Amino acid sequence: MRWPINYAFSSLSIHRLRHLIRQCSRHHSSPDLATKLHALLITTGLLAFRDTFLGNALLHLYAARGSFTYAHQLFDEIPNSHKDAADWTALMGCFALHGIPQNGLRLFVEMRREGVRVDDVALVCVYKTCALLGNVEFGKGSHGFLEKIGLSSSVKVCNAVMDMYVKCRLLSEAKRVFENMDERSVVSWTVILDGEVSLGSVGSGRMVFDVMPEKNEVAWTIMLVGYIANGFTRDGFSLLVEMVFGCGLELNYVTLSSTLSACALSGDLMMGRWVHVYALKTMEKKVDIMVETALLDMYAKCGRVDTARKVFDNLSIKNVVAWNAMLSGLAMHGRGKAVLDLFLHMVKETKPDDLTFTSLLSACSHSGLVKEGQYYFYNLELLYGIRPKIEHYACMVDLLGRAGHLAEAEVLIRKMPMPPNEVVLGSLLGSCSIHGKLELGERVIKELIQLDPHNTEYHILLSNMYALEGKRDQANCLRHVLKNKGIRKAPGISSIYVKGQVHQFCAGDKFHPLITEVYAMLDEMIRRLRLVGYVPNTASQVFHGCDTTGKNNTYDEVEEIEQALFSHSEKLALCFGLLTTRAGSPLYIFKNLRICIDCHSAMKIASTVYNREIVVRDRNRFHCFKQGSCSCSDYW
DNA sequence: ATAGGGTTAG
Repeated sequence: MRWPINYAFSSLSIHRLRHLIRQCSRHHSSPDLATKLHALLITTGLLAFRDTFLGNALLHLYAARGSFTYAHQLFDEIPNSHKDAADWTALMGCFALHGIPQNGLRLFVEMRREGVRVDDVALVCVYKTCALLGNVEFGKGSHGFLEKIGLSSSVKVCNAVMDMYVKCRLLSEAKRVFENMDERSVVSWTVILDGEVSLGSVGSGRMVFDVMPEKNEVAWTIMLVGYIANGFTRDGFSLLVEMVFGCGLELNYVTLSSTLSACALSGDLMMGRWVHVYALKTMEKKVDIMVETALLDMYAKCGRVDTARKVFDNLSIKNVVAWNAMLSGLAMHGRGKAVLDLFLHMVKETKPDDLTFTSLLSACSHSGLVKEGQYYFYNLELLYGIRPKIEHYACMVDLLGRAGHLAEAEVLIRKMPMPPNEVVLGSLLGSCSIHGKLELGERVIKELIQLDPHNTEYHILLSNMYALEGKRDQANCLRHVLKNKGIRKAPGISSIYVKGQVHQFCAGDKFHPLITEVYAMLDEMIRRLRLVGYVPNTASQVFHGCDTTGKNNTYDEVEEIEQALFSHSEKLALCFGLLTTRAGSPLYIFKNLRICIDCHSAMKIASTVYNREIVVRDRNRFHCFKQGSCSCSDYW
């Protein structure tokens, strides 16, 4: 749109200008243009003519394309008598778009106070805002209000209400609204599909998918992402084939990037690669920046950090999101030095944001770069104008704690301008466990239980600390507390991709079709590992039976603990990989929890004994085992 | 007199 500015300058009629502004709102013109037009209106004095609705038009332009600060300013400049529902809604939507929905809700309250007539579009916007905030209170109390203003049967309003319930994880409430609707659109069905897939199960989602009277690419994407994110590769792939080759649907950038995120989540490299090829074929060198970044992220989270780097190096434009994705990928892989190095390149081209520093600090933490981490943390505000958020404090507590500076970590927590959350305290507890600081650990867990009473991990950490100190009574006691509360440890599950098929194992698995062979391999592996010095780490484990008589684990108990250690899901996945893949090829294993100490040392030795590169992604990061050592340098 | 604001995949 190069012509409008000149056109406007040559013909300053209000009519033309208003038309011009509307054109700008509609077309995806640059935010810059809004600024130029605004300046033009001020310098010509035209903005003073309130009756012409120029201000309103400009408000809509800024709300749609520009910054919310200016939109807000313009909104305030227009007298309330000249504002109608559309103006209020525009600003509310603008707040939602810019991640400050709480302002939107405040605006709605003000709008009601001003006595502006609320219509369906305004309500859709309010429910969207509630969905973003996870605030269901407003919606719950609004049914009477909807009836009163005659909007209780508006399909669009009902869709927004259902979406709010789904986003607030109240599927049954959403379904209740759905049942009561006289008329349902494709969006109504899609919202329920989304709810069923993300809150119910993929299977029940599929039932909705199959009975939908009409489905568009949104529904297909929801179903596809549901399959991939939950590890149902085969079902996901056949759906994709049906979508592309059966229905002839083209995958747009949203479908591509959300599919890639799902691949990253479940570690589905095969599907990720398919999407990469598809994107290259259909987009002819002009792959969308969002898709490219999602590709980068997918490769990094599937353990291919070097491929991720190649994608990154080939990016035509590198925005802050792309830089952050690359930094966090390297950080996850424990490449602390590479992160610091890349950051220095980044600041020459792009202004870093808060996420950049979360990656940077976590990289320092994972690599034990205490000095460097402290330098960036203490200069965040001074050099980069970023006020430290709780995430940054959490990284620093982790960094200091892991390095053994527990007192310093605790001082930092007490000095934080916000109360510590479970991430901060959890990482302090983790450090207590590494460094055997039992007294501090006991204090920290008391605070943690207040914050998150149902978390099992903290109890287990402390219980293992007691066990290490030989305090078996306390350790058992803690486990009994958990048992009595009916809290169970989340089961450890490891998966491994072999020949395009995902294989899942749980601890002590009995269900895998090749489980007999896997256990035979496990016996053989343990024997070979012992020969080169592997000693099962039984000290940190507590016998799970109810015996509280002896001070130390008896011989039989030790044996039982050993067996439990050996059948950890990651060891089973490893043995399956060793059995079914070519000698010397690398193995990629994904675990839903953190890898345990014993498995970590077993993997190191196995990487030498079997001459394999073993990459394990746990809940926090990657461990790349090669020739007897791990990329994390045992610092995790 | 008048357009403008909005719901489902990220």
